[in-house]
Amino acid sequence: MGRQPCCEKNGLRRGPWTLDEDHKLMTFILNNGIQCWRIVPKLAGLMRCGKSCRLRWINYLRPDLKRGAFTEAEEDMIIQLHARLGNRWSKIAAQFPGRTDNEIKNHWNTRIKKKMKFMGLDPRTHHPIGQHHNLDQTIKRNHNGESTSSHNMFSNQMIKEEKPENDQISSIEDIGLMMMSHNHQLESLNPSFELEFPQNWNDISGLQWDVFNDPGLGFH
DNA sequence: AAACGGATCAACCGCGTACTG
DNA sequence: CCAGTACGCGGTTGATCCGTT
Repeated sequence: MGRQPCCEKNGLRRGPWTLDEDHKLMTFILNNGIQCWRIVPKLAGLMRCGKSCRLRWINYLRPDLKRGAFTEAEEDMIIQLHARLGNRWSKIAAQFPGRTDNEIKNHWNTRIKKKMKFMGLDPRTHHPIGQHHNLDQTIKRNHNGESTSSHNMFSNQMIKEEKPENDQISSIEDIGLMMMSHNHQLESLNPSFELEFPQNWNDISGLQWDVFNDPGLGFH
């Protein structure tokens, strides 16, 4: 025979933890440490399964947890680690004392992915969105002698390729493409220009594509 | 003030691996 | 070595919050 079953599923509580449950689990672990999660709820007087207790401790109750928003430096590091490791959240979290894999995973899915799309980057590959087919076509079509830098050739061609039928901005990807084009145009006018991102989708949704192709307009 | 929709995040689910007898 | 289970991980869900209409 192998190990004993994890827990009796019948009669166990599920859903959000109460203050009382948190207190019981916290007190028990601080006094006894963690040997076996299966027996923790029994000894701590909790109607939860060991798995649930483990998750609650790791993600919420651990005293060494660092709470609060992620800093710019942390976000940059997450992006770099994700480029190397992929979705191995526990490996990534190991580089951030006080942060949990769940926290980093949530932050990635809700914020960083969007930020990368704003920057015109594919969050899965970390490469520019649509790079391959657009670059190939760009190189062919610019044999007519236009004097543009390679990244302007790239972004301007993307705008032509990706512009929607109704001219209306309708997705994060749309914004990413336009931001790239707009950024490159402003850079060419003013080398010290730094791209800023809009704070809110509502700041920009519903705008027309042509607004972003006017280099005289500052964005945000 | 109410309804709605999007964002956030805690918690659950299911699977692969490690472990035990 | 095998069967059966605990553990850990990544993906997903759903409750709640918050801003907008």
